[in-house]
Amino acid sequence: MAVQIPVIVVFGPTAVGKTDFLLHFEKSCEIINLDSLQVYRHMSVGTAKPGSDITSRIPHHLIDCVDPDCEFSAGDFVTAADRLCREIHARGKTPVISGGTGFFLKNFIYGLPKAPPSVESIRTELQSRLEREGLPAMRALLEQVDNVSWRRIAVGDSYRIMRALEVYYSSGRPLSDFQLPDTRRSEYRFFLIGLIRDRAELYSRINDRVDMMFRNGLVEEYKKLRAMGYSPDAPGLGAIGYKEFSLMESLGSMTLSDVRELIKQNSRNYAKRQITYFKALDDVLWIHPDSFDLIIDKLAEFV
RNA sequence: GCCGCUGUAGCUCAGUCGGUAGAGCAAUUGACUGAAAAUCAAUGUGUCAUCAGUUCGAUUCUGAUCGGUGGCA
Repeated sequence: MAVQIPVIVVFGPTAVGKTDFLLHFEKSCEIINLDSLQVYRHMSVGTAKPGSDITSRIPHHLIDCVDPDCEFSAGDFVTAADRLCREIHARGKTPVISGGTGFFLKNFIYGLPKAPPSVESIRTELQSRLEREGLPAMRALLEQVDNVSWRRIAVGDSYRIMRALEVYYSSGRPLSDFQLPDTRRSEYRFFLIGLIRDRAELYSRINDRVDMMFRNGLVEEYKKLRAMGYSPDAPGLGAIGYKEFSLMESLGSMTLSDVRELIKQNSRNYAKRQITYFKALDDVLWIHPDSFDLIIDKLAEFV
C-alpha cells in the first residue's frame, strides 16, 4: 500500500478564532481552505477571509478561485483538495485543511457518495415544477420513484426532496440505491482538531466581528458586487453577510441597522448548526483556540 | 393638567363572553447521500404590572396606584 499522506484538519464554528490559530503552523505547513464561501473572488469582508498579512506568512489554497456566480460543490472541494494534498506533500510540507464547512470535510474524510453530481438543467426544471405545483406534489412524486428516501426525508425539507428527485431523473436510480461510504479514506492519515469556545463568548465574538465588517466596508463590498452585475441569485451572494442586503433591496422596509442585526442573528444560528455538525465527527481533539501548547507534542508525534 | 389607548414568554403581539393562557421570532437540542453560510426537525418558558373590591373562583369585571404611549393644552 502506498504511504498515507498526513493531513491536519482545523475546524470550528464561525468566529471561533481559526485564522489566528493557524499561525502556529507557519513553519512547515500550507493551508487548504475548507470554507465554502471564501473560495469566491470579490467577497472578502463578509466571508472574513484571511488578509495578506496572514497569507504572506503561510501559503493558502482554495481562496479566490471562482467567481460569485459559479457553484462550488463538495465534489469540487474534494477533487481540488486531493490534488493540493499530493502537491503539498511532494514539497515536503504538511497540508492543513481549515475552515467551517462540515459537509465538505465529511466528504473529504469518507469520500464522495456514489450518487451522481447535480445536473443544472434537471435541477432548474424540477425547481420550476416546484414553483408551479408546490412541495406536496413534489413529495408525492418522490414517494413513487424513491420510497426509501421519501420516508427518510422530513415533510418540509424541500432541499433534500429536490435533490432526491434530481438524482432519480438524472441517473434513473433512486438516491437510496447509492451507498454511503462509512470508513475513512485510506490515502490519508488524519489529525482532527476541533476548536471550541463557551457559547456566550462565541456569540459575542460573532457580534463584534459583524460590527467590524461594517467598519471594514461590507456595505461597499456588496454594492460593488451588484455593480459588477452579480444578481442576488448568484451562489456567492446567498452567503450570510450578503443575502441580508438583497433582502433589504427587495423589501424596502429594512434599514441598514436591521441588516446588521440580521447578519449577527444568522451568523449565530449558523455557528450553532456548525457545532452540531462537528460534534458528530469521531476521533476529534477538541481544544480552546488559545490552548495550542496542549497539543504541540501530539502534533510532533503525528508528523 | 385633561382626554384616549395600553401593560400577557427574552422580543413583537394574540387570547380568555370570569374556570390560572398561545403564535411568530429568539433560545436549547438534533438531523444532514456531490447545492451546505443551504435545507429541515424536536422542545421549554409565564407572580397575565402592583394593591384592593365584587365573585365559589379574577389574568379577564370595577377602583386605586405605578409605568408606557398618542392627542389637546
